[in-house]
Amino acid sequence: MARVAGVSVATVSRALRGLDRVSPQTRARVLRVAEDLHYVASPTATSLASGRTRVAAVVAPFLTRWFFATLVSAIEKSLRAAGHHVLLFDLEDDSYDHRLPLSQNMLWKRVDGVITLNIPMTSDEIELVDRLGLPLVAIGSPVPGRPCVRIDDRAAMRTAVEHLAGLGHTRIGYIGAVPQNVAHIQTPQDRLEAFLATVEQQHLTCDDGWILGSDWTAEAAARDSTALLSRPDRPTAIVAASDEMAIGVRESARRLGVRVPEDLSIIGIDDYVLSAVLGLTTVRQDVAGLGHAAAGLLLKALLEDDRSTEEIVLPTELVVRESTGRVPAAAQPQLS
Amino acid sequence: MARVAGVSVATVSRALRGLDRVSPQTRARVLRVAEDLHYVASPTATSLASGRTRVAAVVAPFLTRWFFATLVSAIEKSLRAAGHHVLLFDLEDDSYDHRLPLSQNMLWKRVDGVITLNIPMTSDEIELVDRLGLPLVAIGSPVPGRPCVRIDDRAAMRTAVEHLAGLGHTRIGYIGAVPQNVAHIQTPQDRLEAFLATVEQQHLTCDDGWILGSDWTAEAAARDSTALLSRPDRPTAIVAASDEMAIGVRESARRLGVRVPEDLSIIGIDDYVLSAVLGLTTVRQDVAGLGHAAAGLLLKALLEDDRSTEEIVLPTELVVRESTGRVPAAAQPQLS
DNA sequence: CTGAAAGCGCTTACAG
DNA sequence: CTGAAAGCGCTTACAG
Repeated sequence: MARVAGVSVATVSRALRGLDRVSPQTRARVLRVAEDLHYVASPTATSLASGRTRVAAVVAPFLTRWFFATLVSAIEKSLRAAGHHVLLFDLEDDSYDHRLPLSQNMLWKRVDGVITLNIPMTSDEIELVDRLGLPLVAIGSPVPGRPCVRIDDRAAMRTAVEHLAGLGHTRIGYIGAVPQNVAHIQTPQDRLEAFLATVEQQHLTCDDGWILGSDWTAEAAARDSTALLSRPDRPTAIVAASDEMAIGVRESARRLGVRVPEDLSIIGIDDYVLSAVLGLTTVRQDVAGLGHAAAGLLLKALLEDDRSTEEIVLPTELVVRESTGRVPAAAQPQLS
Repeated sequence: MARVAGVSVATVSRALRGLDRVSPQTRARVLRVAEDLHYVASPTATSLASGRTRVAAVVAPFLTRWFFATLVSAIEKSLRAAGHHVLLFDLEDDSYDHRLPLSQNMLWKRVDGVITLNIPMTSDEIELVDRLGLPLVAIGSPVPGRPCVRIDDRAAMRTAVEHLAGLGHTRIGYIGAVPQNVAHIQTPQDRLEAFLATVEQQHLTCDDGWILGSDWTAEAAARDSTALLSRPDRPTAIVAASDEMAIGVRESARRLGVRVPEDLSIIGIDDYVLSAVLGLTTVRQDVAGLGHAAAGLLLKALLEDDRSTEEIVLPTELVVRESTGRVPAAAQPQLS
């Protein structure tokens, strides 16, 4: 390449990367030759010489769920627009309550930075990333001393419960209590705590038996909610900690002949891809926005060496559709 | 590292990679020192010296849809189990009818091979991959001269139509006709052609107006099917080319008061993640299986230099749930 | 503005 | 079985 252009490899390197100290004519010639030869600098040699790979690790607890796929898609686009690439890690393991650990082999000299998607890091993993000197941005579950992008899970849940209270509901059930397999994740904890706090603050009723565990899939939610919905003294509204579970509950109601929203109101959180078409009331979060924000933070650390501990909290928004309505007359509190 | 272990770098390299010609004692010492020092060979230096990166590019037309996320997840796990990593490319572009092209910058000296997920390659892209000498495995949309993993889309569609015919349906509509934005993809073509062929062969009726286009989302399918379902002379069954569209049609029916399956049968293809809980009859494909098979094929090319043009066709399976039933009595053909 | 040279951290013949 | 040396293809001071 240098030989064809009649210059040194150093000049080729400078010309192609747009550095100073190259004459316009020389640069033009180098660029033309590069074009003719389909020349692209070897990223592996560049990485070895420069110490930077222009690759970021994106680490997900699993990928097949909409929330994570949407994050990854947004991150990939943001990073690639800035000339970076995504090395993807799906840490899902065979058993539900265990994920693969982040290892040095995944990161060392392979990536310049890391974005974690709702991954509660172990102390070993934090120490590893520290030792490797890698910038890291967390989405969702925060990592101490690192920038984080998230929504306010408590506020989102409060919005959901208050929406139901505003419709006159006083007897409210909950699905999505912290299950085994996500006991280490922050979101389920926060949402349940905020639910209970809001119920108490608004003087609503939620019996112990109305709080259901679930593995956060629609399928499990349908199964796990059947017993509760069959009871004559069931609540008049259900809050699902995610839209996928809300869809499961709605389906369970349909099978039992419980009309939504006439007999039962259901609200979720997320604004899942199918929520609009299914008419599900929800508290929307901008999942792609979380991804773009996280990518932006990582790029700032990478390109500007900005090691701030910034926290970005994206807003959520109540979206009222057809799965919630006024409390059934028969269930209204008696005026005394 | 070599200094601490008291051997040459060549010996370290051989010991760590498990090559011959290293004495057991030396190997043990090297391994112990490596452990102590958290030593992991720099993949960038290894790649430069060896010419192999142990990274595969996974190229998707978009990522947020369940089908693609499931494929990526399966591929990532298979490849990582074999010591390889995944560089992910989401080719979705701003406009629906256009995707980003595969470029030399994405592949050259960056990956050892490529897996395409339902990507119809342009001749430029095929030439690029040829020029770079990269093995490639296609999922879905085949690439000439390359191994491919797919289902038999025509057979799957035939199964769906025959299921309806077996229930007595003779008036059958279709949603998922090849839309602008996927005109270059094989699957929609194959499914529609097989639908029409089976309808003719089984002497069924499908008016021109019963074949609906759609962008293959539930939302669009709900919207696009409303007019047809409102007509008094509507078909008694709808075949959706994907489960996501089937869900949209089912929702559209619900809003119109058309009962499923009493008034209208609906069948999809895929066995989407929500299909079971929603009780949707479908023709299942093993999406994760496609991903694992493709990863296996690529690894064979990478590790054993096996450049066969093998084609793997995975079976599909009718899964009867609650969205299909016998043709309504009023719509049964008159016995004459 | 340009080039010669060292160096990034490995692998791979080649000697021994 | 082990080591010295060249080479992978760049970037980066250092001279000029």
